[in-house]
Amino acid sequence: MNQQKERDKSKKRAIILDGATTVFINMGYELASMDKIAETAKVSKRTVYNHFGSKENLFQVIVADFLAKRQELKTIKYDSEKTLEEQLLAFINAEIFLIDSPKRIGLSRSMTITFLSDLQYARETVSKYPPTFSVFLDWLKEAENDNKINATNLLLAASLFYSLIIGAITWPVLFTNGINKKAVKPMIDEIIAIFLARYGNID
Amino acid sequence: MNQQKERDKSKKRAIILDGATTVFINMGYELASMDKIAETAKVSKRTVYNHFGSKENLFQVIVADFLAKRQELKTIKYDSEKTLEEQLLAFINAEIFLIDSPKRIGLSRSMTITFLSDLQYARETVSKYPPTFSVFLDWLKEAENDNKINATNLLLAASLFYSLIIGAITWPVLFTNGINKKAVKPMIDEIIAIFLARYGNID
DNA sequence: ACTTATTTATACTACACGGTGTAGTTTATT
DNA sequence: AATAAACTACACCGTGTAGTATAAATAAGT
Repeated sequence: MNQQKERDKSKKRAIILDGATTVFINMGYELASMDKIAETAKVSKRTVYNHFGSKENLFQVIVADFLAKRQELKTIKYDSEKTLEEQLLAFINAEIFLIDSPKRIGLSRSMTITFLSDLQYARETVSKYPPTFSVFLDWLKEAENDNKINATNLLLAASLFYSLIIGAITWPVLFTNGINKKAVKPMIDEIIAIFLARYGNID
Repeated sequence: MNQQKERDKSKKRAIILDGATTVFINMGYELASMDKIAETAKVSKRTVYNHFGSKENLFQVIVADFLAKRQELKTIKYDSEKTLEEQLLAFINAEIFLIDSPKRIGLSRSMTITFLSDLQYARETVSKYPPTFSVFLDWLKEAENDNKINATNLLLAASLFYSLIIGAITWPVLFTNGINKKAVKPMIDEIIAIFLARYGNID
């Protein structure tokens, strides 16, 4: 066989993904054109299509990468040496990290738009990336075993903790141009205080 | 002058708004076409344009109507005769009402999408319709005067109450096809319990 | 140096859609 | 019945854009 080795396409692929991400962030899915993406990535439009086949697929690859990267961050273990406050803060900070750069906010925003426009796609995609609070739920169980937390329904407690974060931080940030860390600080402290007022074990 | 009286266009206008609302709900702003709207309303496309001028304006009129209707609902007064629980429930129910029909959910969804796509338009529009929790803030003040609530920062308390509602109820509903009242009940009770655990005055 | 996978540049197709112009029809008012 | 406002039907224009075709250029592996 005089078949040549397959050449490495990963570099062009990364360049295209980079440019496409920028365009999707700045214009959203609908208004982003493939011409604009090719131009931004400094690549011919044909190459974009050779790599990704369609606009829809290109976007979905970007979203999948983003969500996959998110998942790597989720390793917070219960530690009886640390206070509940600082551990809860770690969970909140993990969520804040996800919306802490213009790039991540923009991507979250575009993603939210397409999810709202296509609930089926949203469900399929999200189901591949388990909810963040499953890690928190494990943490809660251990904290309860350690007699530091007291809740009749841990799942409910966990989901309300994340409700607080989403409602107070994640959701508002989608509508602004970035997170104001100073302004958010008292909000964070209060979230922790509220949670412990209800679920903290007073011995 | 032999100028005739101006005829009543409100009926056609209502018919168009009705059809347009249906289309916007089902397809979202981008995918909704003016041809489809005209067809759905059983009206000629020209008439749609004669009434509303442009697609953008048509949508904005619908959003403005929706938000205006929302505002009419916001009259809950503090009542020292009632328990805090039932009054807090009233505030939660007021929010639930806003997402309680497929029509209102769909409209909220489309609205959210366009808001996320155009933050400037979002800010301008929302600023015309004051935040729901200003009524709640007033309620809180009176409850505090009545020695039933104890909070160092009422604004923070109010906004976290709404964070709970948004994070636990409003936001999830946007991604589903309706609210499951049975499933939401324990969530509601817990929201009230959390709030009172932190801010309820224990005499 | 030769081969071949990959990329580029550019022109093109197909089509959807927002918006307009117009001639003729319907309908409420006098 | 006369009149004019409101509406319809429909053709039409311009534009934006996803995706394709193709021939020439480039760059990597042997």
